[in-house]
Amino acid sequence: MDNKTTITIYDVAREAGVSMATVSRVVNGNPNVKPSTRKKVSDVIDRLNYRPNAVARGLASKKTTTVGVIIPSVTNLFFSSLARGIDDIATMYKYNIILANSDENPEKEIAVFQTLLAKQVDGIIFMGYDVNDQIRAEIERSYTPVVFAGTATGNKGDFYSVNIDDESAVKDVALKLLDMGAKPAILTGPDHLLSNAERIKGYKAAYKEAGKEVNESLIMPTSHNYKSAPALVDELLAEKADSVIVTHDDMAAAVLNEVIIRGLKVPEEFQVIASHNSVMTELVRPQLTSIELPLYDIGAVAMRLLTKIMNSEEVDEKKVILPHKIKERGTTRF
Amino acid sequence: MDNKTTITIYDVAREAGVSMATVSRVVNGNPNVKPSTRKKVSDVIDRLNYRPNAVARGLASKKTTTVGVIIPSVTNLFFSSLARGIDDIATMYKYNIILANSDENPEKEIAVFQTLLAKQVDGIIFMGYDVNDQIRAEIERSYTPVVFAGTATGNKGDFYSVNIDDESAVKDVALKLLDMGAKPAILTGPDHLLSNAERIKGYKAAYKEAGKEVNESLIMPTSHNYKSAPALVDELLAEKADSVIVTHDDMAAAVLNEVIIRGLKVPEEFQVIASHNSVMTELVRPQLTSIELPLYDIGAVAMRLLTKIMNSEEVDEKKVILPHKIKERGTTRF
DNA sequence: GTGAAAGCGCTAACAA
DNA sequence: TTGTTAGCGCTTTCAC
Repeated sequence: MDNKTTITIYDVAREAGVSMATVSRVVNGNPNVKPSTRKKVSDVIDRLNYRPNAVARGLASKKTTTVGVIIPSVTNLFFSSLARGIDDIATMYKYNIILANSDENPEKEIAVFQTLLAKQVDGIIFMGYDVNDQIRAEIERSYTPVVFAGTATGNKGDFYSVNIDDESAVKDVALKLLDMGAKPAILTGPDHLLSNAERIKGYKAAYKEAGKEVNESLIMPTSHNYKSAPALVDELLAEKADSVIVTHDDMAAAVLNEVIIRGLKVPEEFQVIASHNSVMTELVRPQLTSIELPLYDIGAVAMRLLTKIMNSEEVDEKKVILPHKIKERGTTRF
Repeated sequence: MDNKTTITIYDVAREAGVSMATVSRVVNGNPNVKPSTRKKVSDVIDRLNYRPNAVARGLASKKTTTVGVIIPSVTNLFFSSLARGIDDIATMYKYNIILANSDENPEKEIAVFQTLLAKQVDGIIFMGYDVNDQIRAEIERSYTPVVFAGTATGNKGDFYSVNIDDESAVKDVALKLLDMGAKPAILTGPDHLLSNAERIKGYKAAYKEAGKEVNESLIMPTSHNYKSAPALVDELLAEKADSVIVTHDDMAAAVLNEVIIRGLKVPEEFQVIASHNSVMTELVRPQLTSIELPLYDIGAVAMRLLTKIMNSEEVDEKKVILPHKIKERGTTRF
């Protein structure tokens, strides 16, 4: 029974001697079907190798059981880890994922957002480094639920979001360094992006709590291209920093290598802290001490939250903050 | 004009005083529309903020402009790099991507394949380490075009595929090692998977070409968990290997570290070659010599190929092989 | 427990 | 150049 012509619910109905409505019921597990007819229909479905057309179903029911996922880039391990959590939970709840790369480009972000809406996704998970006014406006005018995952939303609007507290994560490690008398610098991405701004806030808060003056030139917002590590380390050393918190693991590894090349002993003379506890931190020598984030969980919880919203279930809190830890390894003297 | 009620092509038609057909024409860029009416309709579209429903369009036209992508795991940098190439080209041709993780699990592979068909994707790109008989059967009975990307297909069926020649890539580096009198081992993933089997074939071919006997215990198919590196290096050394080709970069880095811990000088006393030239190879010390693969391109070319098939365009070759290179760094004496 | 029938929002002949 | 009219394959009342 393997015809080129697509076989429809109507074919099954005819073959089974019932109406399409009945076929629809058994396909959708509706209990109001006599066991015997259910069996009869099921048999025909198997025999004809019938597969419901999800597009037609989507048009009729106004639900596509697919959610859109906007990601800066799939090749970014931070976000792809979230994506993994998202997809696992999505699969669990029978949703599929339309994945769209945004390249951290505001225009692309809103373009893919619109495409996703056109495809009638039931919900959207947004990942990025920031939420600009344009995208915020798009989200607010649409009626499709959106949850932010691993994305700093600041106080820009009343969004659903799942994230860790970047500010206090940085504050925690900075304080550890400060408490042992060190003079930590911070290396982040561009500070016009919310997520980096929050980390810098945490950095400053730590200095304040330690009762020390912040040296602004120890705050180094930059691109995350690790090729620039040599120059950055020069700056770091010129400013007499003896430790650094790096918000990107590849960069942290590159910085570590540069520091060692310059003859400094790590962690005795210089300490380095990475931020995502990626494999890189374990494979580099000495192994990098790092902030440890529940990346997979952020994605998983975000997707779970989205399913609740899509089903109009009760949601306790719109913003959920997951806990972070510190993984101590060989680049600090904790 | 921001109503909760979805606005349809019919609303636009009414407001603009034309038929739905005309609206459809301007939306789809059909040239057979008088410029003045086109403008009139466009204005209404803007005013009403009308967005065509892709699901309805898909049902009516039998084209969804979305392609399915089956990937072992998004967090695997090898495959996510391909995915990036796929998505970029897909976007260029106005396709969206439904991304599905398969976990290298045969059951999941066929399950997601079926789901993708149910969603009426216009084509599918399959990535994996192997193509088993089940999935092959599924593909052959379906009429949806499938292209394999970065996946060894062997001689199992007449599929479309884009890949590099794993066999000769390994052969090339093995030969380089052999030619300088070294005794290389090979560390791959499980050899029941085609991709690993091909690499082992290349390894053996190199020995043969060098006129040397292969020592089977130098062929080490194993899991790719780098935690097992210590034990593996013990074996390597027990077998008197003085160099190793590792088909997974994290593992290569772990092996490198282990070798160094044991007091061996790299590359003087022991050489290591990685396989994907990932960032890891550059951030580890000494930097890893590696096979260099055009990952992004594999994905991009595969997607381009798929667009051709979907448009019934002429395709010159069903299997395209992209060239690989060798990136020499500090872990070899080339 | 089951069927009839009206859409869902759009495309694609076919007419005009 | 524009409009009319069938569907696309399914869900979903509403009857029976």
